[in-house]
Amino acid sequence: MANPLAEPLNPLVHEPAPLRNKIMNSLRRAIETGALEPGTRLVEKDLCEKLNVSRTSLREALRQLQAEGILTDLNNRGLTVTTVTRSDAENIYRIRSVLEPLIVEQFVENAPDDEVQALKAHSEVLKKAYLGGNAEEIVASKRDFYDRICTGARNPIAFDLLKKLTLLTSPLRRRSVVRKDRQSQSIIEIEAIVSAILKRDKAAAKAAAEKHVSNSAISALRPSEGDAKASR
Amino acid sequence: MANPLAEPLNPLVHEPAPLRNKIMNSLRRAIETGALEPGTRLVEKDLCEKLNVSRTSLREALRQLQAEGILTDLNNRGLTVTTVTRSDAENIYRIRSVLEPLIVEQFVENAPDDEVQALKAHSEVLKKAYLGGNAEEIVASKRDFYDRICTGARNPIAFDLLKKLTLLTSPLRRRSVVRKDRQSQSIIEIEAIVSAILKRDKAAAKAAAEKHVSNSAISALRPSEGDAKASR
DNA sequence: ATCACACGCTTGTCATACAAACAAACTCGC
DNA sequence: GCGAGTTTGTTTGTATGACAAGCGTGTGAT
Repeated sequence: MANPLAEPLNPLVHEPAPLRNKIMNSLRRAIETGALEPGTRLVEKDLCEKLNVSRTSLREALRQLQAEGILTDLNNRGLTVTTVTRSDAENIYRIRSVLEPLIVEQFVENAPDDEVQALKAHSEVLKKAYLGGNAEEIVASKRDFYDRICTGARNPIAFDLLKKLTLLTSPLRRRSVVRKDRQSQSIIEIEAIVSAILKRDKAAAKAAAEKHVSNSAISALRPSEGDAKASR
Repeated sequence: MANPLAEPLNPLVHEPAPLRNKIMNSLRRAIETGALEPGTRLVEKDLCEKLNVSRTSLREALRQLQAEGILTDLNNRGLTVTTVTRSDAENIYRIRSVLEPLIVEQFVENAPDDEVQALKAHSEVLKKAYLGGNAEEIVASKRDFYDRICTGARNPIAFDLLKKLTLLTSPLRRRSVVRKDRQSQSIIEIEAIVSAILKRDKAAAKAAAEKHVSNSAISALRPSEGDAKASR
C-alpha cells in the first residue's frame, strides 16, 4: 500500500497570485511569527517601501486583512495589528470550543476511510514532532493535522472561520506551545480525538475535541496578565 | 418605570464614515434585499458610475466584501455575488446551530436584568410583527431581536461571525420568511428561548436556540432544488 | 504656564495611465 | 462551409502623482 501520508499530487492551480495576495500572506506571516506585534502601527508609506509595492495594492491588501479582523482601524489614524484583549481571547476560545467539535463530528460523518487512515498516520508524525520539541516543527505539523481534519469534514466555511480565529490568538499560542507540560498533555488529547475518529464514534470525538480546546484555552490564558485597552 | 424598549440614548459616535464604508453598506444592502442576485457579475466601471465614486475607493470596498465572503473572486475575471450552494447552506446552518446556542448561553450568563427585560419586551414587538405579516417589519424586528441577544452576550466576535453568515444565506431566508406556517412556528420557538432566558436556565435556553436554528434550516432548505455550480 | 496657531505627517479620495488576461469577433486558407 | 489563428475590445491589476482633511505636536505670544 502506498504511503498514506503522500499528497495525491495536487493539480497545481496556476495561480496568477495577484500582488495583493502576496502582500496579505507576507503580513499574515509576520503577525503569526510575531515579527509584527499586536498594537504595532502600520504606516502605509513605510510598508510600501519595505515591500516595494505601490500604495494602491498595499491598501487593498490592508482592507482585506482589516475585514478579517487581524488589523484594527483607529479612526482616522491608520491601522494597527489587532490587540486581543483577555475578554476577546476568552470569547475566541469559547467559539472554538463549539466549532472544533462540530468539525470533528463532520469529519467522522464525511471523511472517506483513506483520509481517516492518513489522519491517523499523520498524528504519529505530530506526536514525534512534539517529542522532538522543535517549536517550528510542532506548529507546522499541528497546522497540517488541523488542515486534514477540516478538509475531511467538508465544511470549508467553518475551516475559514477557524483559520481566522486561530490567527488572532497566535501571539498567545506561541507562548503556550513551548510549555513542556502542555505538550505532553496535547499528545494525549489528540490521541483521544484520533482514536474516537477511528472508531467513528461521533459523541466521543466531539467530547475529546472540546476537551482539547478547553485545555488549550486554560494554558493560553493562564498568565492572567491584566488585559490592555479595548480591541475594536 | 420607563419604557424598557427605549434605547439609552446612544452616544452618537461621530463617524467620519469613509466613503468605502458607505459603498460597502450600499452593496451589502443591495445583496440583502435581492437587488443584486447571487451570481451577478460586478464590473468595476459600471459600479463606479452607478455609485459615483472613484475606482480606488470602490475597489477597496470590494476587497473588504470579498474578505467577508459575500463576493467571490473569479480568477482574473472579476467578482460575482457569492452563490451559496446547497452544501454551503447546510454548513452555514450547522455552524449557526452551535454558535447561536453559545450566544444565548452567554446572554444568560452576562446580560444584566434590564437587558433581559428589554429583550422580553421586544419579543412582544416581534410577535406583533409576525402577526402583522409585513415582511419588511418582520425582518427588521427580528434583526433587532438578534442584536439585543448578541450585544447582551458580550461576545462581539461571535456577533460578527453570525452577521456574516446570515448575510450569506439572505437569499434563502427571504423566501422562507413569507411562509405563514414558518411564521407561527417561529413565534413559538422564540417564546421558548425568551422564557428560558427569563428563568436564567442556560441548558433550556441553549436547547431552544438550537431547535430554532434547526427548524429555520429545514424551512430554508426545503425547496431542495438542485444546487448550482461550485461556490469558491 | 497656557492658549492658539501653524506645521507636518498620515490617511482618504481622485484621475490617469498602461500592462496583462480573457472573450468574442473576425479573417483567411482549405 | 469550417476550423485555426489573429485581431480587437473589455476588464482587471498595478503604479504614479496629486490634493484635501484629520490629528498630533511643537512653537510662539501673552
